Amino acid sequence: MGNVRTRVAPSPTGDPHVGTAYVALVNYCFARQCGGEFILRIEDTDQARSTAESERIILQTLRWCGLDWDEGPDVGGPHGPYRQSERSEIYREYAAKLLASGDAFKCFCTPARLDEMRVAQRAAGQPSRYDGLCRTYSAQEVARREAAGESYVIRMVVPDEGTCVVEDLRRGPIEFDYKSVDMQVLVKSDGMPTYHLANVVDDHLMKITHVFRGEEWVSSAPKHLLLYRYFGWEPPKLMHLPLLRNPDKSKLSKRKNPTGILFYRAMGYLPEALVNFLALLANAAHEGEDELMDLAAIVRRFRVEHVPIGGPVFDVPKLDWLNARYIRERLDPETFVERVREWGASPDRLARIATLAAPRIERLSDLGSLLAFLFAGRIALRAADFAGKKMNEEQARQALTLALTELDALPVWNAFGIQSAIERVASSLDRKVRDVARPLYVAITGSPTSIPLYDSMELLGRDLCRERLRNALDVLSNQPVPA
RNA sequence: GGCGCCAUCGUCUAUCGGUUAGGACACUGCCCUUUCAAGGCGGAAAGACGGGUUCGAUUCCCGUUGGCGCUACCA
Repeated sequence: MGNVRTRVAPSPTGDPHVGTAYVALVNYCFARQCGGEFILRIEDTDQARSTAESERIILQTLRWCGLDWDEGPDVGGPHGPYRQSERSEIYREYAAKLLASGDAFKCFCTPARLDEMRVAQRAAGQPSRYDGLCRTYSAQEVARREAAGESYVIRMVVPDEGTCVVEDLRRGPIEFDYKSVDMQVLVKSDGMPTYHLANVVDDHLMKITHVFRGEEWVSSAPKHLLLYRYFGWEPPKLMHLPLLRNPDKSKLSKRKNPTGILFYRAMGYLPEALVNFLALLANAAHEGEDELMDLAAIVRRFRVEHVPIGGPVFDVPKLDWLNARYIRERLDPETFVERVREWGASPDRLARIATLAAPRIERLSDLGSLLAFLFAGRIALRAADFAGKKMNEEQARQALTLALTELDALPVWNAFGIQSAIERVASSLDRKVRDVARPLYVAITGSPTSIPLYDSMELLGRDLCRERLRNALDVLSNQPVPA
């Protein structure tokens, strides 16, 4: 085997997910154990959803986890650029090759036609798959449509017959009938490649030897293998990792649970504990082995063949236990203080809090009760506190629901944006801001009176605010319904 | 609907045909202790169902059921 190279390729379309850290960890462990390289690549081909802010946070949180990469958009490397949006020329070139070899074709079909086709296929009990209409066009016909300015995408050719065998390092061979594999779009009408083209081209050019990725990619593996074949390249070894689950076994999702790495950081989990916990979900401890282990140990004992294939529940109580062990067994008082400072008492944060709190206290001893909410995770709430002179509990519930949506849509989390979001909530409810503020104060700070709301929310961070808002809605909707 | 993946205590898992089915979290009893934690010692708790194969199946095969993923010009 040559030099082992693995990668993690997050899409900067939102807050970094613990699943991303899980996948990154596995790739990291394998590369480090083999003395190979671990690469970070940003998959930002979705121009509408990708943001620089998201990319920045992803890099920051993966570093916080202690997972450092040898090549990436920030550190460079011999196979860059490591941001797909900067590699358009490369993809264009390879798409042209496929077009020339007849392994891809231009497709002019409208979304309406495609939709109709899929509806019919489903009704007929057939797999959803492009019917190949545009493949039948002559070169002249294609040229005519192009000249007429019709927009098109480039699709890959998929055989109509035969089967594809995907060799998964852990699951063994997985068979797919080509009839059930769609002729995927490779290049969108905006000229950007889709994941399928970009990931194959990049993995090859970046000399990736092993790909550990989420299970959601299993069914598109045949397309990727086909592309490697069309290009005449040797595909990397593949292994699909299980998807982390909610307690109810559904895929871990933001709607049901906090999934952001930032949330766990804001809650005061230590990165070592989080990573250790994720490592246990990849390689469980043997009997008699201590489950508390540092990254070096995690790397040393990592075994591909021990990674489970069933989706494990992200069991927060166990994370709590591990985190508690790190706090009491691994932090001396000095380090403990340092961690507390990093978590919520940085000089900057304290200075900002001082500005907000000083005008509102009479004695320094008022600080404890005034600011406790800034140093807490979830807070205890009572439904009755949400109602004010202008709004009852039901109206408060509506306001909070709306606020949750508006706040989630904010691209950047700061007091200014939060203010505008809440003003939108007020106006869409035809209320004054001060009326909708009350339930928000209660949900966020635990009290109808506190230090300024928008700053408080910025200080608390998006994840904790979302959690408190959700918690508030829970409290409000679990009210006993009068008979 | 189609295609694919998966299936052991509540949760994470061990077992690679023969075990009293083991460990960890959570739960719980007792001990320790100025409280609470922590810690120590115990306890309860599992092979989805139905067929095969086999002297013998949690383990191998098939089916059912269930969960999950994909089914986009998102990744």
